Amino acid sequence: MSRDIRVSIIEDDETIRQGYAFLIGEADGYEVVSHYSTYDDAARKITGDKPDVILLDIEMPGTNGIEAIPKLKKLLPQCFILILTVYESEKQIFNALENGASGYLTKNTPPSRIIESIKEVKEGGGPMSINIAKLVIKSFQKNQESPLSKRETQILELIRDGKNRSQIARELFIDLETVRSHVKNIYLKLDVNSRADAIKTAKENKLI
Amino acid sequence: MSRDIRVSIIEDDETIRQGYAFLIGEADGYEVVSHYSTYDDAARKITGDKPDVILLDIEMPGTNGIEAIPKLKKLLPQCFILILTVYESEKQIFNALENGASGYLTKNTPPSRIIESIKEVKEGGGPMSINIAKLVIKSFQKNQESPLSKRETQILELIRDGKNRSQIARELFIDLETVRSHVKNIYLKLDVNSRADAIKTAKENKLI
DNA sequence: TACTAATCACCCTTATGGGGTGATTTTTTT
DNA sequence: AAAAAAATCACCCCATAAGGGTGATTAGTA
Repeated sequence: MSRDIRVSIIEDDETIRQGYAFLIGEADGYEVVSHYSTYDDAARKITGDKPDVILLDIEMPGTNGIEAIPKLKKLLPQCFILILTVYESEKQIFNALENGASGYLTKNTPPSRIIESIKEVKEGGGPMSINIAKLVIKSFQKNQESPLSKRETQILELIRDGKNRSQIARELFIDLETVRSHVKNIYLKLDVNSRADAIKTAKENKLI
Repeated sequence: MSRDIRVSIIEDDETIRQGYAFLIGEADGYEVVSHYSTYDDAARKITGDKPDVILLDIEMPGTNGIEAIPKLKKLLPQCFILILTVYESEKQIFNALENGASGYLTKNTPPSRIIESIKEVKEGGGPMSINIAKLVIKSFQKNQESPLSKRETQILELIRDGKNRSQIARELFIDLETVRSHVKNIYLKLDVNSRADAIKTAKENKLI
């Protein structure tokens, strides 16, 4: 059987930190190699700890968790980062994932699930709590009752991709003027008068 | 206590379909109200079944599962759709989620987890198997070793949003010429010479 | 039948996008 | 402290793309 999973914890709340450290340290197959109260604290020493997984809090004094992610990834490229936070802010979640977090759990997650998630993340899974998964799924979903027709949606997506009118015309095998016509209708429907505004409005309403 | 969760199954494999029907029907709190072998089969009658959750297979003769999602959503707007498939194709998953699927499980998911997921989805959760979650998370992650500088990445994101040079300049409080300069460097680094190509290349390499 | 979607046409003007070249200042890394 | 990288600004050029206005045809659908 393989060696223990080395876990490091970065969490500013003393009580919570000690709690996690105890909890995870007790579990079979896990070793808490270090715990820090802030990222700035951890920065200097954590490379020496060689953790496999870092439990990271978002709300912290100094460098916050989100900013800390890419820095930690740079210090420990092989290390997985599991976010543990109280908030379920959509923007924060996506930011964390974009920055390189491998999983995202809320603090109300039962201890057993947290332990399990550490193993999941180590083995290449991507653990998240139900509510987070829900947000993520929602972020994928397009608005079902779009005011835009199929063709218009298609053209707006090409505009979003930075394509210009003639590129779009070529790609869809239609005339340049037809593209213009569609774009005008898109602008009318979305009540905008520029590509940027159309993209912005469309994204806000999940039309694309 | 509340009434049973009404489940409908659309799956072309007779054995699997019967298996699921039995499995879920046996479970406490669940009722299988109908099962169909294809979407085209289901289309005419499923509205009458009033399911809360539809278990949907992707690989099917006739209208495939992905195409079926928006149609089902139109027939039963309040109904949740849970995808059950053998493949874990990234594109397929995102397509399904974009089209309105509420969850995504692979067929090797243990029956108990499937039953649990049906309840999760009914209660507004977004169940997915570990591997799917991993793919989804990966899709969010940016390439850590981007050739682009922070500023360049930032500007390329604004370009992706359809902003033009002066809009970008205004937004970042820098000169128009500075924006041009950055854009030129972006083009150099990505070896492209148009906005569209830059966006395309950047997305392919998860730079934005 | 009337409405929407999708297609194409021609008028107009401005500003944008992209190429070339070079320099200065600030920040970061060594 | 020195070197490298990032960020800033400047001025040359020109083709064309973008957006506004107005209108028409065809096909499909409610």
